[in-house]
Amino acid sequence: MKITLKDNSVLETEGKITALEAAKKISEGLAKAAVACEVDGVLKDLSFVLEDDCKLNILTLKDEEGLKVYRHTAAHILAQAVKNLYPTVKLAIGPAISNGFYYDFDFVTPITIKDLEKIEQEMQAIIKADFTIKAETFTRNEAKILFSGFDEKYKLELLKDIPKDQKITVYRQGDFVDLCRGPHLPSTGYIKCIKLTSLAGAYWRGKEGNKMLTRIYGTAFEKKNELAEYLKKLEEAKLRDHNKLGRELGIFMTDENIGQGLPLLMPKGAKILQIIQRFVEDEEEKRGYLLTKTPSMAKSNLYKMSGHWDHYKDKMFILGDEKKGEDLYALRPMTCPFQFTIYNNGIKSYKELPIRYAETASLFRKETSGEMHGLIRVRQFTLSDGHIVCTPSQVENEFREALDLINYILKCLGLENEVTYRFSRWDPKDSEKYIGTAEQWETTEGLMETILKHLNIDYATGIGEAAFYGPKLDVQTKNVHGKEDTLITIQIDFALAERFDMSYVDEDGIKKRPLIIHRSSIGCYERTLAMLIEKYNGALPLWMSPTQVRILTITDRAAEKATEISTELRKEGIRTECDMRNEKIGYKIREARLEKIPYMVIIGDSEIQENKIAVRSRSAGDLGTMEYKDFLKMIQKEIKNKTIDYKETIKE
RNA sequence: GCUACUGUGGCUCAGUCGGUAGAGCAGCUGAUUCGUAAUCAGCAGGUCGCCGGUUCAAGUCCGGCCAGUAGCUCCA
Repeated sequence: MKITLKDNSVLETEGKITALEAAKKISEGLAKAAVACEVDGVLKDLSFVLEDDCKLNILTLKDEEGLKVYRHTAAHILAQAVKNLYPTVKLAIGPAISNGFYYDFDFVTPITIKDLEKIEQEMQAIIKADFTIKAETFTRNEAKILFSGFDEKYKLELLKDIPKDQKITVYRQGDFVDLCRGPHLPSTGYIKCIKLTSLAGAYWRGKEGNKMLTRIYGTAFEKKNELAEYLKKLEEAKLRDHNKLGRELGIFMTDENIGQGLPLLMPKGAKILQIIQRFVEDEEEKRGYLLTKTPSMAKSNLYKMSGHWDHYKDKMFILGDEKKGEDLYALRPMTCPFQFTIYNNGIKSYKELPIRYAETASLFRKETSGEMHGLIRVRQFTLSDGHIVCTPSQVENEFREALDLINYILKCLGLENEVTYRFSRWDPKDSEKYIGTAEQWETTEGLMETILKHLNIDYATGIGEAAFYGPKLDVQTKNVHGKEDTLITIQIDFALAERFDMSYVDEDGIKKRPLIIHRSSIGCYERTLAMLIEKYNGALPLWMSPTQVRILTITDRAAEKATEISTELRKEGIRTECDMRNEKIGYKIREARLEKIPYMVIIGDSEIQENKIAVRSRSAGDLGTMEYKDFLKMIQKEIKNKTIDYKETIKE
């Protein structure tokens, strides 16, 4: 039998051999480090018996897949520990995730965070006992009998979804048995270092209507110092959290009397948003967008026409008293129907298309209470919204241009490496959530897929992530806790044009239905600001810093010169302030640093005498003294530098 | 909305077994005019998130609500 290894070398053996034995033949060291293997690209246990010629890749903890197997086994140990301590618990599922693992349980009486310690101790005991982990194969019916015996209702439900004739693997360690695809480590003693990190609720199978189970999160590493490092990283990430940092820096605040999901942008935060908004709106104008300004509310009729009343009503703030015979109004959750109404004012010729409308719009969405988070998820937000009405032949180019604008802006913000793309499709199994027919969805998704292919971008696919009126290309980011959110989106809409009876007269004189691209150039400003705070740890690039220069005086004798310089800088459009308090220079510097002010200009007797300024930068520290005009030139260059060549963001 | 946790001066936190609230920073006042991450002194500031209950007595115990955090669901 010929076994082809990772490096393409061939190991020849006589007769059957397990993967672990094969590893031993390669090297004792590899066999010691081995945790699982891939046979012809399929993950297997080390006990897997190789019978024919195959490709074999022995996995260790250095391999991502190997580490996943390790953590998956840790999840089973967690389940065993919980089962030992709480025999009445019912097991759900327990996979490895990016930074660790979790297991979902249905407890008869709920546990608290304090119980985790006890569970962790029990896990240590299981590790110490070093139970052999054995895979057994059953038919579905045999498995059903087994898990009925344990009264594991969730396992039985999982079994129902497995095809009848498929072989089912069951893993056994000590007296603990779990339904599992595997693979697993050879024994529980392989686990060196575990830690339970948190406790949370999670719906069975991720469906809101289902029972909420208790999810225990944990992580496992090979070495203690790796775990310590991981925990330290988590702590550091918390310090970058925009929700903490943004409040500390005076960017935003919330107040219980104002309400949940309604952040107040303080002077600094408002300034940053103004700077970015001006930049975005100017860029949109350059690219042929027409500005609109439409109301924040409308009568229910509009939303009935758009489909929001049927598909989005529970997320809208509704105003008016129906009982008094008043018309109901609703604060808008989206800008689309308003801009469509503008489009419909007058007959449009094909010659006018594409028409690109843009608006910086305040939107209102009644998110449920637990969904709000800092500036990332709020109930009122500002979206750089816009709609491109175009002919079918224009749609590809318009889509491409819309994406180019997005990428240009991300590049200017320095977020271009923080994002991934997601093609968000509908879920045909959940068709009630959407408008339009299956054919329309297939056609539009096909069109979008073709465009994405031509753009040659890498993207993931999200089933059931589409808007109710069409598929989306979402630009996704992760916050400091690793949670993914949509930052920006482009959508192709086949449905609303019909609902609003939008049309254009084509060259043949016939009225035709346009296609609509819903798009944003920077997404929701509040969310983007949150990402910027986290990315830059609060020290935003010079061009968007609310204060760019702070002038610090050493004594009162420097006040006049400080005022003079700040006036000069402000004339040049540099956002400048003075700190002329009677405090020591070290104290003033310390404060400016904590506030992450990009440049400090320090004026004392010697600067007055030499007619120079002493400069200190946030990033490089003391820059020594220089001429005022050189300083101005330096920072003007840095401010201008935000715009980088963006053509490379789409692979040709 | 669901699960778990949290809520004490502007901020960070202490407050034991239920006996009536304390520190540092920030603020104010005064002194100090100082050279690259905290000058010194004094003063002031709190219905302990809100409402109700238990108790002779509640920051502390119990219930409800509000707000915040993590996760689930949802989403820009």
